[in-house]
Amino acid sequence: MDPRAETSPASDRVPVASRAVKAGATLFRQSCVADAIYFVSMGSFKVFRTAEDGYEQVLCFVGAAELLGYDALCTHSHPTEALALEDSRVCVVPLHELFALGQATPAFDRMLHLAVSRQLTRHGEVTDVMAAVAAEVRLARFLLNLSARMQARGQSPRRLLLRMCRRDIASHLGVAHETVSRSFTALADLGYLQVRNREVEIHYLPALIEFARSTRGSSEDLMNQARCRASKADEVGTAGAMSRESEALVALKALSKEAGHGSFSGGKPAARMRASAGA
Amino acid sequence: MDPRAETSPASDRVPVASRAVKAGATLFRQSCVADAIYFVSMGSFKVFRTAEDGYEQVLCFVGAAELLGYDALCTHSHPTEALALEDSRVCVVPLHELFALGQATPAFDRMLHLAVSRQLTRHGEVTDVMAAVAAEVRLARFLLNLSARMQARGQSPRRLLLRMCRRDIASHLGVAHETVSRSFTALADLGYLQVRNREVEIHYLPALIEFARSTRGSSEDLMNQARCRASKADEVGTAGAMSRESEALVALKALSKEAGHGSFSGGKPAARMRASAGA
DNA sequence: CGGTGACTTGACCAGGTTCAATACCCGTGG
DNA sequence: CCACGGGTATTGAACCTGGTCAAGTCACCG
Repeated sequence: MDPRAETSPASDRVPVASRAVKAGATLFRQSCVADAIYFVSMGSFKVFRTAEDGYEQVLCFVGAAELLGYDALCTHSHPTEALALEDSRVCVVPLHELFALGQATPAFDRMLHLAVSRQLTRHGEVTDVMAAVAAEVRLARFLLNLSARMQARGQSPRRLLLRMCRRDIASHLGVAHETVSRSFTALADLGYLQVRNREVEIHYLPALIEFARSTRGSSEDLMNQARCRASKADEVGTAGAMSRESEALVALKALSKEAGHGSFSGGKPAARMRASAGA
Repeated sequence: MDPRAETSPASDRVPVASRAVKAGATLFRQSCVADAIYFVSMGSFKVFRTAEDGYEQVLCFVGAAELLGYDALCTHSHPTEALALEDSRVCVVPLHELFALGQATPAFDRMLHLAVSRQLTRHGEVTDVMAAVAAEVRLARFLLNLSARMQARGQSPRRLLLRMCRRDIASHLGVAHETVSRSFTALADLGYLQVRNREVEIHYLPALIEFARSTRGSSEDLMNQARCRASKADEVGTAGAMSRESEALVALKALSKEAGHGSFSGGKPAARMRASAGA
């Protein structure tokens, strides 16, 4: 199921090259001929597109165990650009070997399909994030996405180290970067998390999840409800940080279970939109 | 390259069932176990997700020659729901046969990968659409997407019959459905197109493309520039509708060429975002 | 004919973009 | 060591687009 678990065996069996990419380096450029697809084995990338006027739209961030450059398969030219946000490492699968590899190694083919499927699922989540109404909700969903991916990777879902700058986040969320700053402080003021530059510590995860669930509603109502939850959390919190933490873990586990598997695909609040009136 | 061109041969060679889906019928439901993936051979679907509060987020619209339900592969449960917007027909590939089929029929495997890749590319375009600043630009990009897909399918890129209601478009674009209405009339007032209920006729395609290119800029400036282009178009237009039309075709052809292939992936304005300042 | 749903249009308010100024972090070089 | 500069982040203020609410039209249908 988990591609990461399989990449190593696969790369043992077949001659795939591993390649290091330094922070800030470009893995492949927009509209260049594609000669390979990549599995991220370490680090993280931002995938974006640059318009003629120079503005760049960040499509997604990809981390370890994820696929990169697959969308170039159909055109043999990369519709996007991938840039390493930190020192990273990727497995390179040359295109001219791809199909042969799939035929020769069924396990590889299967793994590839699963990885792509997961990537497709992730894109649905990205849409969810961008579909949220309020800017704070978008940011909250984005952070929860990261958090869940961290957890799926066996790391702490509460301490996040953002590899990307505010501007990139802003582009990804579809808001101005000033708004990202404001939303960060808003979420911090609510007591959900603490921000120190690119370090984010989520304090009370269930409340953040509940907050991210919000669909529309003037952010005034939103913030009021949020404040209520926050004060409730405080009561518990003063009682003991320990109980608060365990509560978060329980909620998170429930969420994961709800999602159907260990990862987080679809487990996230499941998007919302302003346009479509319910029922 | 074109999956559609291959589905017939593939479905000849392998025992895939064809299934009719009536307008309004659901192909598969959210969070139900997935037992197959589908190729749309006729008609169109909307793919969406329903939140607990009943609001539905439209992720994308898929038409003939496209893939459906592939994202369920990794979880074996559909993260989304697909509903036929018109009487449609799909090829059904049962999951338990999928990998065997790919191994037995390399052409099928190859076709599948290409189709998925194209789907992934399309998701990038969707992001582009939602990333646009002004509502009218979003709508313009959406229409251009449709137009290009129509053309790739050999139909007229200037006459569109929208299969979905305003509300669905709104959800997909991330705006209120009232705004969709307003944007339609705005684009019509600019002389770019004509709207009669769900019939849309694009009058001057190059101008619409230029309009969709717009990144930020208060919609006031936008509309002014647009008006200039519109009046210029009128001059040409009064000179002769014929020359105007040919101009549109030339521009479109140039666009397709720029995109690298007959379809439209990445050929579209290539998104834009408010957040990231250029350079 | 009343009812329902899709679509359009108008008016108002608020959230977010924009512009501008400041603070911060960090590597470079005086 | 501190000054300097560039990139990054935060904060403030003002304008404006688009969301929301509300009314009204049109088409279809029981």
